[in-house]
Amino acid sequence: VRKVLVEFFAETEKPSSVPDIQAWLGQNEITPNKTTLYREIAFLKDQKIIREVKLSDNKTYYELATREHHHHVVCVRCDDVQDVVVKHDVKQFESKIKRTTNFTLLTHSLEFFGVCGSCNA
Amino acid sequence: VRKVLVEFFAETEKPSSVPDIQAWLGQNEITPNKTTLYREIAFLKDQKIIREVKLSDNKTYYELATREHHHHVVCVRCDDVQDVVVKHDVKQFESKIKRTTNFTLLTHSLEFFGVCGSCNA
DNA sequence: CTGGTTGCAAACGGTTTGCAAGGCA
DNA sequence: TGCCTTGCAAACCGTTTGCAACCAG
Repeated sequence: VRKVLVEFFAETEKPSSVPDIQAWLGQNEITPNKTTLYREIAFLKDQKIIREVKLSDNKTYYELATREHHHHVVCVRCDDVQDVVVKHDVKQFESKIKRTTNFTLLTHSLEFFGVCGSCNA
Repeated sequence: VRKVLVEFFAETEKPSSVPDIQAWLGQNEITPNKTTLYREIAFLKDQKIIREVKLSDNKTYYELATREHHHHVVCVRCDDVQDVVVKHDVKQFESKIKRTTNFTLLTHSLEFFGVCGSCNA
C-alpha cells in the first residue's frame, strides 16, 4: 500500500485527506482498511515524505513534502484548492514576532479563502 | 446562557473551543447542555459577535469579533496562544493572488507555530 | 397560542486504539 | 522465530440533528 500512496501523492497536485485518498483508491480497485491508511499516512509523515496541511474544515490534509513552500487559496463554494507561492513570503513577519513574543518559531500556515473564477461566473 | 457567553468572551483573551467553554462554565456552576452551547455559539457567530478561528488541531475556536484583526502564535508544547498584530498585514499579497488565480478573496488565516518562552526555559 | 430556548439521545464523520492474524525474511 | 503489515471492531471526540418539553410575551 505504501508504494501506491507515494504514487498517489506524486500525481496529485491538491492536498488530500485520508477519506479522499480512500475514495480515490476505491475507484482503482484498491480497498485497504482505513486503519491501514491512517497508519501509512502517519509513517510517511514521520519520514517527512508528506506534510500536513490544514484547511478550513476540521480535517487533516496531506501533500508531498518535496513541493516548494507555498500556501493555499480555497474556494468557499466548491472547495477547490489552488497553490500560491508568495515571494519573500512571511519571513518578514517572523523576526518581528520573535522580538515581541519571544517564541522560537518553527512553521506557519497561511490560507486564503474566497470564491474561485468558475464559481464567480 | 447567551449573556453568560458574551461575558465569557469579553473576559477571555484567547480563542476558545466549545469544549473549552463548557469546562470553564462547569467550574462556575453553569452546566448547559452541549447542544445549547453549540447553538448559542452558532447564533453569536451569525450575529457576527464572535468569529471562528482555526488552529492546528481539528477543533473550532471562537473569539470576540470586535477584536482588532490579528493572527496567532501557538506553542507546540503547551498549546498556549498569543495574538500578534502584523503591520500592513497580508494585504500586500492579496492583490497578487487576485491577479494570478482570479479568486475573489474574502478572508485569510495566518498562524505561526513554535515554542513559547516558558517552554524554552 | 406562539416563538424562542433548553435538554436528551442518537447519529455522524474523522481519527485512534487494542488485538488478533497474516506475510515474509 | 520475529518483525512488519493488515484487518476488524470498538472506542473517542467534536459536532450535528430530531424531537419533545418548557417558558415567556
